[in-house]
Amino acid sequence: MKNSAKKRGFDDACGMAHGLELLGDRWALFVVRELMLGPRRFGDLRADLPGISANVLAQRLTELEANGIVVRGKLPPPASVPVYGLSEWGYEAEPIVQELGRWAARSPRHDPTLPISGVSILLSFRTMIDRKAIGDLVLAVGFRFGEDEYLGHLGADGFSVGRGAADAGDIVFVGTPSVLAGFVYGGAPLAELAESGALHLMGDPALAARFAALFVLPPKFVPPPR
Amino acid sequence: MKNSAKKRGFDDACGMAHGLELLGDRWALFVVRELMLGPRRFGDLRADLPGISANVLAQRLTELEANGIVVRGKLPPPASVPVYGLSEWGYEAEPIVQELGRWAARSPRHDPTLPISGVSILLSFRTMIDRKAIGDLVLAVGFRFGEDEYLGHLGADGFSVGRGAADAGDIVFVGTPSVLAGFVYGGAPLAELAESGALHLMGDPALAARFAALFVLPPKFVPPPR
DNA sequence: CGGCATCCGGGAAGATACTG
DNA sequence: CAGTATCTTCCCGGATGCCG
Repeated sequence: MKNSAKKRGFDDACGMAHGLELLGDRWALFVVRELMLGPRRFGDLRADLPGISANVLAQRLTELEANGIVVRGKLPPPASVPVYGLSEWGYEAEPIVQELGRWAARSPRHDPTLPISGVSILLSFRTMIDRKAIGDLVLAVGFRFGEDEYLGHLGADGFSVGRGAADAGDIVFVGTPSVLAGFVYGGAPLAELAESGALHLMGDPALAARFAALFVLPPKFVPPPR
Repeated sequence: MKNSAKKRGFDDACGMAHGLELLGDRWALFVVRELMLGPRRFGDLRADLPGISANVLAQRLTELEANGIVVRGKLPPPASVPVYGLSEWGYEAEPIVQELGRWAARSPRHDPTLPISGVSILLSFRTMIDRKAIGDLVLAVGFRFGEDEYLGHLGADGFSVGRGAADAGDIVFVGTPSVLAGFVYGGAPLAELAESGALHLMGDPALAARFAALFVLPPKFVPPPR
C-alpha cells in the first residue's frame, strides 16, 4: 500500500486549485510540455528532462495517466515499444505552458543561457511569434536536433509545428536547440554560427533571417524604485 | 545563514521552467490569486487560504517580494497597517491563473462543491464569461461577502471587477462566494436561495438571471474507451 | 494581533542500484 | 531500454514562542 492517494489537496473549488493538483507536482508540467509535439518514449523524456530521476518520471506518468492527461500506448510491431502521449484534453494544456512562459520571460531573473530542449524552443516559437510581422510570408521550416526531426509551417495564422521530416522544409536548421535559440532570440549572426559548425542552415539565409525576426521576447519588467 | 537560496532549480531556459521556479512552490499561485483584485493584509490572506500555515505564508510572501512579484506596502495613517500587493508584473500573471482554471474546469475529477474564496469566484467570472452572449448589456454588479465588498462592471468588452462599494451596483449580491457560485454555475434557483437567506439580491432578479446566464463552464473531458 | 523565527514529524523528491 | 527498490535529503505543515 504505497500510495493510498493521500495527496495533499487544496480543498478549493477554484479551477486553478484543481489545475495545480493535476499539474502542480514537480516535473509534471515538464512532462506535459515534452509530449506536446507528439508521443515519446520513457528514455527520450528522461534525456530531455535533465535532473529528473527515473522513479519520479515513472510516478508522474502514472499519475498523469490516472488523471486522463497522459495516454500510455505501444507502437505497432515490429517496434512494439511503449510510448507516452497526451490525451485530447492534455493537448489543451498548451495555453498554460504558453502563458507561464510568456509571463516568466519578463522576469528580471530569467537566464536564457541555460540548456533548452527541442520541444521547448519549438513551443516558444508558437508562443512568441509576432503575428502582425508575418505579412504574407508562407514557409515550411525543418528542424533537426540530433535524431529528432520536426517540421513547422509558417502562415498568416501563426506557426504550427509537429514531428516530421525536416528535409521537407524550405529552410532547415540543423544543430542544438540552444544554439538555435541564440540565433533566433539572441541575435547571434548566422554566418558565424554556420562557420563554427554550431548551426547548419539548408536553404536561403535571407529567409532564415526573416524567420528569426518574427520572434521577439517581451521587455523585462523593471521594478520601480522604492 | 538559513541557507542561501538553495532552491532546487530546473536548469532549463524554457520560460515555463522559470515561471515554475517563481510560482511553482506550494501556495505561491494562491497568494498571487488572492492579491489579483488589490492589496490585502496578512490575516485576510490567511483566512481565505484555508490550510496554509502562517510560516509558509510569510515565506511565500518574502520569496514573491524578492522576485519582484509582490510589493510590501503600508496603508497611510491612521491605519498604518502593512499590506501586500502585486507589482505591475505580478498582475500580468492573471492569464496563467485563467488558463489553469479554464483547463482544469474540464477535468472529470473537478469537484465544484468545495469552498471557494471571493476573489476566486470573481476571477472566474472574468475567465468564464461568454463575450458573444453579452450583447448590449451594460451593468454594474456589486458583491458583498461578509466584510469584503467588490464592484464589477459588465460591458461589451467583458467583465471587470475590483474592490469597491457594492451598493453602487445596479444589482448587488450579498452572501457567500460558494452560494453565489451555486447560483451562477450550478443553476440554483435564485428564489429559493433568497428565501433561505443564503443569497440576498438587491435589484432586479431578471437582471441577475441575465447576468448569471453569461457564465458557462466548459464541457467535461470524457476519456475515450481503451 | 500581526509577523516571523525555531523545532519536529511526515512525506515527496533525488540519487543510486538493481531487475526483467 | 524501461522501469522498480531502497535510502537519503529536504520541503511542507503544525505547534510554539518571541517581538513589534
